[in-house]
Amino acid sequence: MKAIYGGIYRDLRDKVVSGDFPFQSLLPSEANLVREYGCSHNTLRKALGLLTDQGYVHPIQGKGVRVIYQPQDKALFSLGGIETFKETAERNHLKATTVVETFERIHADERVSAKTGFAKGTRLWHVERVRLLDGKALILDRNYFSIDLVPDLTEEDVARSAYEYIEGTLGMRIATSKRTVTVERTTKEDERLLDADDFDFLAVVSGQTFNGDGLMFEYTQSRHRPDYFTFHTTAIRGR
Amino acid sequence: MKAIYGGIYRDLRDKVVSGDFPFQSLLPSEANLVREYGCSHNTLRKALGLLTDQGYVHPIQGKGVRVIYQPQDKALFSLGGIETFKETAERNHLKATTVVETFERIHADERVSAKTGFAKGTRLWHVERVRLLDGKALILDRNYFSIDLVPDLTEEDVARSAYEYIEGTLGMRIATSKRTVTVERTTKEDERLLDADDFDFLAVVSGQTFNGDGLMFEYTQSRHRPDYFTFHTTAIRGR
DNA sequence: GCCGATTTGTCCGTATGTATC
DNA sequence: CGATACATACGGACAAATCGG
Repeated sequence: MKAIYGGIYRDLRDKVVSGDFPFQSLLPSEANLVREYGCSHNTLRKALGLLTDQGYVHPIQGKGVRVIYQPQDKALFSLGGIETFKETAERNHLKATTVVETFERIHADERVSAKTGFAKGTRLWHVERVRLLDGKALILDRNYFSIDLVPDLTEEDVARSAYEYIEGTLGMRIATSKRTVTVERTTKEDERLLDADDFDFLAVVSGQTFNGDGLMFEYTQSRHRPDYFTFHTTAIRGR
Repeated sequence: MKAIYGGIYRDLRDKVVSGDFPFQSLLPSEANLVREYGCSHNTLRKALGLLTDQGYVHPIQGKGVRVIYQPQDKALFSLGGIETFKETAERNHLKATTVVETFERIHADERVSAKTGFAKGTRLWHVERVRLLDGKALILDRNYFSIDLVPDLTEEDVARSAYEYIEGTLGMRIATSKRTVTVERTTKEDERLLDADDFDFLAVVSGQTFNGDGLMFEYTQSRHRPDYFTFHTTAIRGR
């Protein structure tokens, strides 16, 4: 991103994270920041809007912009944004392996359509993968990819990283995603595929992913052993 | 909110939700919408930005703004935004009751400080409440409120709705919140206070809430029986 | 493959409203 | 009440991506 507001956003964010602007303190005023960065009012406000959305600061009319970021916000195993399995593993210095259990073409029937949101009859790749961290089978990933949008997916691609293929080779940008977190009882198949130990419940993250054209290209369900699971998010009331 | 962009946002949102603008279709162009609403380019863009952030639409440069909302997105028991227990119960037509188990003043010691993010020594209200839906004890809420920011909290207030007191009587606006979702084993106390049945795991939502001045005034931990729990969120990559 | 029309994205300058102190 | 700070809105300009001829 070479946009001006993006640069200002990153600069301010770094100063917040580094403690340059401490927790609960006020940022310099918009007017001062405009002078400092030599940009327009609107551009600076766009950067501040990003900082607000990401949970770093909170603006108070007539008063200032308060820092609400704390160092402990750095999560060990965050899933709030859109992060791939590989990215997560690398960030936590864990050795990640993937085993492909299922890789097949299907057509969305009534049941699949209702679950995934794909129209009935859509041609889909159905993929099931077990994710191992340091040798332990902790996550079961079920995916449905639109064949129209992700035509030449191979078993090798999904074994490495489906997103790497989609974003890299295919050049498709991944954009918005919607996710739902629930807690579900371990099924027979979970027990068969995962090192469930005595965990009889799993954290389940499911949802849809949209590409740069706003078209839904993936439904995903990710079943996690509870002891390795955390989900982060920040919300803003109103807006 | 009497702002122009807010009205446009709500109007467009309603048309999306009602299916007036169907899933995966393109919105009228910005130029057309500007004409229709008789507002400026920037104002309309602000409304579109809100729709994007809330997961209703996705803009594609040079092409249009695509609708990515589906009716099934209406969640039964959503917790993605900042919603109070009462609001949630009412939306689902459930009879909600609250039992106050603990209501006391404490000072944040090392342990509490590390857990909540309040500075050590901060004076806090410590509140524990059991939430019943249709007579079943399903949720255990633990809260720490800053006494400095919420001075005259009473046991009656928390029995009804702490937020109603804070927002209503105190006139304090609730703004940003950060939440973390984990899955934890049921403790002895959980079993004592909740109708846990044979659920030996709970969905746990914890986090901090900031008021309109950007000051942290609450740490909350909410322990839910899995069968009554869903957490929603939408994320945008980059930005 | 290029060009022009369309559409969204970024940026600027300015003016006015509203809340805080 | 005035000064300060954020919030909203307008209008204009150009950049970048998409699409069709």
